[in-house]
Amino acid sequence: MELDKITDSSTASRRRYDDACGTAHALDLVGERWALLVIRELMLGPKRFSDIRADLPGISANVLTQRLEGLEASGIVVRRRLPPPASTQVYELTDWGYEAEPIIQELGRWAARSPAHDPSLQLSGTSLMLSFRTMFDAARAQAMNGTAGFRIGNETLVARVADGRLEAGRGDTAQADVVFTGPAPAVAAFVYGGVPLAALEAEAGLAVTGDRGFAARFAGLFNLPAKAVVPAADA
Amino acid sequence: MELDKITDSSTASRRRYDDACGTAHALDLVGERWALLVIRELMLGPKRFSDIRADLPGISANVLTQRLEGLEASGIVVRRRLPPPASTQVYELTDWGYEAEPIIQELGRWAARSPAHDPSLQLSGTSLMLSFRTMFDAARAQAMNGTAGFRIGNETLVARVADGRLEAGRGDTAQADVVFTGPAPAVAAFVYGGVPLAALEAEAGLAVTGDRGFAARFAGLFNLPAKAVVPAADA
DNA sequence: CGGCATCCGGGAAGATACTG
DNA sequence: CAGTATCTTCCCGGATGCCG
Repeated sequence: MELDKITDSSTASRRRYDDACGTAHALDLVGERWALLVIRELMLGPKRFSDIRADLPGISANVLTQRLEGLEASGIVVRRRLPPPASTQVYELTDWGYEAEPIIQELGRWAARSPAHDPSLQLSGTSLMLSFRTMFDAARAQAMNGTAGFRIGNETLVARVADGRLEAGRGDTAQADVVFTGPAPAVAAFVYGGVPLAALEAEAGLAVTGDRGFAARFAGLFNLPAKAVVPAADA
Repeated sequence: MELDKITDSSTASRRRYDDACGTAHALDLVGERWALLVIRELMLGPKRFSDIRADLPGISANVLTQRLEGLEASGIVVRRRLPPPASTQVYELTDWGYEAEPIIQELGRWAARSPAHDPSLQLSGTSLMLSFRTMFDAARAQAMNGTAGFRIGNETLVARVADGRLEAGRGDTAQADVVFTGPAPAVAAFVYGGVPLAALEAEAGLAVTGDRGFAARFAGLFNLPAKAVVPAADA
């Protein structure tokens, strides 16, 4: 039928918040399901379609396509073709897209206090690095220098501490003082959960090489906020 | 049929991100449509069902019911019955719920740079106060004291500047140095858009009483971030 | 195989009407 | 005023298939 024309020409897209508030507009841009997690996965640099998908367990290909199209149309993501040798396509955040990191950090910081948070689920290498950036306590890192390396799935990542600051992102683990190889949740259990390395090596498939003393001091730089106390739900 | 049992007992709720990342868990909590805007409307204090609904243009009653139920189950919102005289029911954020304000602020700060942002749409009084909190520039307020009052719809709000700090929330406009009466977007056009008061009084239904010099200095305390420069979408 | 387009089933959101 | 009931519409998720 030609009824579709009617909805087209009517006041506006019905699935949008017609609200001048910046928060509402942000939700117009990144409020759809998966959108912010796609941005999260691009936060450390460009990625291919399949790599994004591999790190977002549960997203289907068509939804990822739709999200990337939408984010590109909004000016948050650009699609680039790599130079001839590796002629594949990658997606990358625009400068403005990278500026969304504080949103991701505040969401994570707040949700870490949720009584329902389960830290044992799947975790991507990117998420781990971003959690380090979020939970880093600069005051504890004053007199500390060194680099931790991570081999998680196919990617290699580094977190470098120097001058009381932290740089966490992709990088070569060759120069690292300590290198963790294994699943990201195991690393998180060590850093945030205080689980001993020995236990994780025995049961969680984690391998650690290098300076284990530095590993312990590195873990001491981060801590999760306390759980929120919440009134009992009396249904 | 009894097929529903199968989906019930399967791995988990299908509509959730099974991801240990705090950001993903936050989206499990407040990622559904309207959820964050409901929280925003409660950010200045308890509200009744109908008042929330009135300030969220477009939300339907059943969706608001579902969101409030979900937020209550998550420990973000509590339902309270007011003391006998006014025996109505209100919804209020828990302490942890109030801690979500930085999320709302970062979303707003980021989206204000969006090329597609349209500040002429509907705006609630609550949104206006929260935008003041977000965009306040403490450095410019050093030697300034005073209170601006706002009468927007049914509610009265105040923004008080003192000691280089801003307090914006509900309050009595009786002591204010200047009082704005009219639609919130008109106030926003004055504060953020630099539109002259005379024009807004003539055309936007705004009424201003009191110290107009203070009004001008008050407006100077806030400014929107510059628009992001974004690559042209070459479809 | 990577990057989509297409079709389908289930479920969430939107609009309206109705009830205590 | 504070929701509930119902119906429609649209989005999400999964499977399949095309195309370079």
